[in-house]
Amino acid sequence: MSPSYYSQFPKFHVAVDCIIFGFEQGHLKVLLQKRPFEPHRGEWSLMGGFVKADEDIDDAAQRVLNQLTGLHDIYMKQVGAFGNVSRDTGNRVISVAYFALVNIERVNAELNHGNSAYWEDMEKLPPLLFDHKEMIQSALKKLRAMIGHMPISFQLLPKLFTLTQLQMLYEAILGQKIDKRNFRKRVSEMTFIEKTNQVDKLTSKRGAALYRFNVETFNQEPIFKL
Amino acid sequence: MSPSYYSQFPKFHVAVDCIIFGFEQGHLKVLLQKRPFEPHRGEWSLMGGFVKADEDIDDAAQRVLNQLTGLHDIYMKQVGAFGNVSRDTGNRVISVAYFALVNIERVNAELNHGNSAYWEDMEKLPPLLFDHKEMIQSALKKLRAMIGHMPISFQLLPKLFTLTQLQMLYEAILGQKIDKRNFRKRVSEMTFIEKTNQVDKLTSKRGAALYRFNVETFNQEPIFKL
DNA sequence: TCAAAAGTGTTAAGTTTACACCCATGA
DNA sequence: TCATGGGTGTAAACTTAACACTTTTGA
Repeated sequence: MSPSYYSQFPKFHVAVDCIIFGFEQGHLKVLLQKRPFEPHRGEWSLMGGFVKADEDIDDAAQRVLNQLTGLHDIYMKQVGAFGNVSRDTGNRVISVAYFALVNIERVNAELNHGNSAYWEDMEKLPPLLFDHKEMIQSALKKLRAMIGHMPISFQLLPKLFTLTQLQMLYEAILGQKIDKRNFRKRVSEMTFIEKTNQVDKLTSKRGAALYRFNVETFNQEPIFKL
Repeated sequence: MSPSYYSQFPKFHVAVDCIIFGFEQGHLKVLLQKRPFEPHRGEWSLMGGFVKADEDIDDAAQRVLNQLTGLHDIYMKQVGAFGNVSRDTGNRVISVAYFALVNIERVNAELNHGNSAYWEDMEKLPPLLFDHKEMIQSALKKLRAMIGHMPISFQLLPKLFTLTQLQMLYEAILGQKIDKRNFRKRVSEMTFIEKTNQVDKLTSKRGAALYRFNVETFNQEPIFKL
């Protein structure tokens, strides 16, 4: 081993930035933070953190997510590395963006507020620090490309959900209306989206059947098309 | 500006690794290098390089590509950041992988050999350093997802090409056979894939019509479906 | 004259889209 | 009783997939 060849090269701060998506009342949300340190203290930004010396970058993303939400073992997908020289005006930082999909009800609201973090509507994002808006757009693009093939969107919903909720979620992510009958037809072809005998009466007088995503059934026939 | 908050955090070597795809005689190839420095000198690896202090990571990828091929201004797509603690056994290095598609005829073979780099068949890759095989697999996956929607595959071919060559290219990238008539029907719907009046007689006695990708026509109607 | 690659259309199957009314219930 | 959201099926348009023979020409 000769690390001396490496040592002639410069080193960089490496950070992770987390795009944490949630879904509430028909709207796709992102968890944004009022930056708690200089430079740019108080401006809206993604929640980020520097990678530690003995930490995988994927683990750093999990750690940051956990700090902000209290959640563990959440599926996170890397969006990519952002490494322009002047992207961070404080100092050079190369940042790797990750996104996660979480159920807002399960996140620890006190942790959020302790970090000055709030759920903001994707349709009216405030101005954001550095290239954070670009990171969010890339994450959304990746998410859109994925939701049709992988059952990840369920992470955004409660365990039990109505088909109207599920449809609104897809509409919010894709940014377009979906035909109700076509959507429900496709859902009914997926046996791992199970109807329960419970009913939600919060949004209608008649009540809507509650459904559940069954992981075991999905593992037996992991074919997902929405 | 207060960079002092940042300075408490560790710094890392950041590298770029380039997956350079080529296409020759019906086979998808990658440019691999016998590593010219320790540790692991002489083992097969991707061509990489450390990011410089005042260099965007995208530019670092272009620089490395240029060093190895002599080519400029080649479209490169980021594959992602690879940042496990122990991925590089020499020292911790966080690496960002990029892929490029090049026409083998246009790369400078002397530069290749000066860098101990050779075109290796994607179907029989040698054992590779670190996580480089994983990088190649991710790059191929991304490439497969892209070639149906973007006319990037033409980068791999000479300016003039036959439809058989184009089809073999798609088959090599996708790893599956394509029906000739269906393929040619789809090609004929894309007016920016133009038939020239030139003929290639290298692979058949009858001769095959040579085609060209017309950028201007594509820009007018940038709808690509293969 | 024949081997080898180029070139050429049609049909069936499957997928996607468009579309409108009745149901159950609480206020 | 009526306003509100829940629930349901069919037909046309479009896309994809399967399939086999003729042409040209140099050796």
